[in-house]
Amino acid sequence: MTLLDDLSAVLGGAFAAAGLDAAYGRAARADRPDLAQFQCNGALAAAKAAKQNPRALAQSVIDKLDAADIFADVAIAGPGFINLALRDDWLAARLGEAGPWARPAPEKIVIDYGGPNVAKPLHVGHLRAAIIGESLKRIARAAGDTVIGDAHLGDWGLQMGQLISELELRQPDLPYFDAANKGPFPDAPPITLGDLEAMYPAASAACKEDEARAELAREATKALQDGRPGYRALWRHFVDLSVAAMKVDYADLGVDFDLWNGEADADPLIPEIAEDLRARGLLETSDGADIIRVARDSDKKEMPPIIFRNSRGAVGYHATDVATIVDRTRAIGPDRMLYVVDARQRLHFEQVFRAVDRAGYFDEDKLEHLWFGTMNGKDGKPFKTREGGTLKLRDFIDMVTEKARERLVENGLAEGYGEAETNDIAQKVGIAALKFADLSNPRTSDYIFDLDRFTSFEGKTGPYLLYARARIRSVLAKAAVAGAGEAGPIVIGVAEERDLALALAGFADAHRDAYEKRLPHILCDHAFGLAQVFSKFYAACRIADEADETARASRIALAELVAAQLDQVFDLLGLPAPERM
RNA sequence: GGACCCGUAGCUCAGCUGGAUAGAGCGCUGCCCUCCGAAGGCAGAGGCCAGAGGUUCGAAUCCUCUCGGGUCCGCCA
Repeated sequence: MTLLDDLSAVLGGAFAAAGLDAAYGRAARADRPDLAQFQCNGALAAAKAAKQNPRALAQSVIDKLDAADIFADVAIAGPGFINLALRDDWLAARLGEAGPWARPAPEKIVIDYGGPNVAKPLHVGHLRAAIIGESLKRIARAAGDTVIGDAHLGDWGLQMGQLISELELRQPDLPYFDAANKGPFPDAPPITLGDLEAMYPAASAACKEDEARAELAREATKALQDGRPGYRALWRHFVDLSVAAMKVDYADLGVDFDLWNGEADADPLIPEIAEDLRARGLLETSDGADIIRVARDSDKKEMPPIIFRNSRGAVGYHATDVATIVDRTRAIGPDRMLYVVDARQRLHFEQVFRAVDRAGYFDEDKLEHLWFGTMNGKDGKPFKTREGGTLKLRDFIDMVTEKARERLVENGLAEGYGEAETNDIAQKVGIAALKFADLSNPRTSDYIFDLDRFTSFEGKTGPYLLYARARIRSVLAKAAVAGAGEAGPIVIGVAEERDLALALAGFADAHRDAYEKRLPHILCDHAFGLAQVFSKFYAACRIADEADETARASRIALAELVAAQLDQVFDLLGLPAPERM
């Protein structure tokens, strides 16, 4: 139970005792911190429904409220708000159990948040899915869910045919291109990762310009999917080369997948799914392609059918996404599947979800497309580097790390740490800066990628949080060395201590809110608010060298709780944290 | 053309299941290290919440329309 849950339950009891729906007792943080800590607006809503005077109704609820041990102050204000303030002792006693929210009925969930394409290096456009998905995975796990993260590579579409045909044009004598050759083929790849990454844009451009070239790619795609041994062997090399490089970048970002499956892994299921759909009349042939109709009478918009197999028999990502859902259902048996993919895929996922629901493979209510806005530059157009290209994730990580190192040197800290630790700190600060900058914006709406913002270390940033944590650790370490005593019972004396306690007590609510709305930025706000309140507390109160023993023990306890909670939130957000910086 | 997303401080954005004086960071002005870490703290200026109607005791929040920006709309993914 979160703090707001508990307060709502108490207030709900009073509403019920007054003959009203307990749901009106919902408590919330006060909009006016100068007037109250918490508020309940239920009397206004209840009065409207019952056509009664809201203030009188609020009074009748308060009369039933039996919670003198919880509230120090209960008052009616304005048109009928119930304003509340907690007793300091009740609040202090509660802090010991300020852990994350526990979901009453945990589920098994698959979250799909990678989607990188084979042969294309990760770039900043992959940041959002990776960072948001990783955080949502951790948030759900902390709530009690069993969560399986899948990278879900783009490894089965036309781009594979483009690559294979490109290499065939460049090096036709390789054994992979002899249609009669059934293998075995060499274990070592015929090209390097660099070759592969250079081939992709060349092949893509060539197919765009030249219809005959595009036809080669389509033929190669079909042959690959039909199982031509040389193509399959080559495809395996391409995937292995790419995945090895991706794993390094994802690891540096602190992003970790349980599964490295791809579209191709679901491919073997496609014939039987097609047969099943065909037998039940769900798969139709139209203009030579096999389609599944997903339109509904209630639709206000055009809902085009899924192209399950195109007119030349190759499958695209609609079919592999349907097959992947079937595959996961069999292999994992999840209650729910989440997709962290950008907003441009909204129609696609709606089609796929409808199709699997129609086929009875999976309930569409348990499939969620957690979309995020397209990433633009400061000019509002799709982000490009100054040279007009995409910014590779690798280069971006290096850039942010370098900024962090500069800042360490500026502050005169670098020489105190030694080279290895300086490098480690710079990397962690840089990663935390870029991840927090991304996560602290909500998922939805278009997204402006601003390098200055990502490399800023002041204000509402990752480094601000890391700094707060490092400072607390430092103070606690000094207190320990000085024999300043141990943590003791929390005694709230001044406003800064009370504000800090209230912030700490809000963790489970923030976690729950972030979980239910699938919005990590709510936890970012919580962490920032906590760090901010701690900084005010730190500026106002002595801790390790406080003369009064009771206050000192209490403040050490508060500081320890803040440090521990920051660690918990960092874990939920996937932020790295150096011990000192 | 249709559907969807969006328009809040100079900038980037919170707040949107209706409630009290619309918040944060950056930027700007001015303060605070003989005192546990100044990547910090304090104070200040800065808003017809795109516009117009409507519902309501009450609208940034709900409904309608207009204007402006973005995305998507059967064989690429």
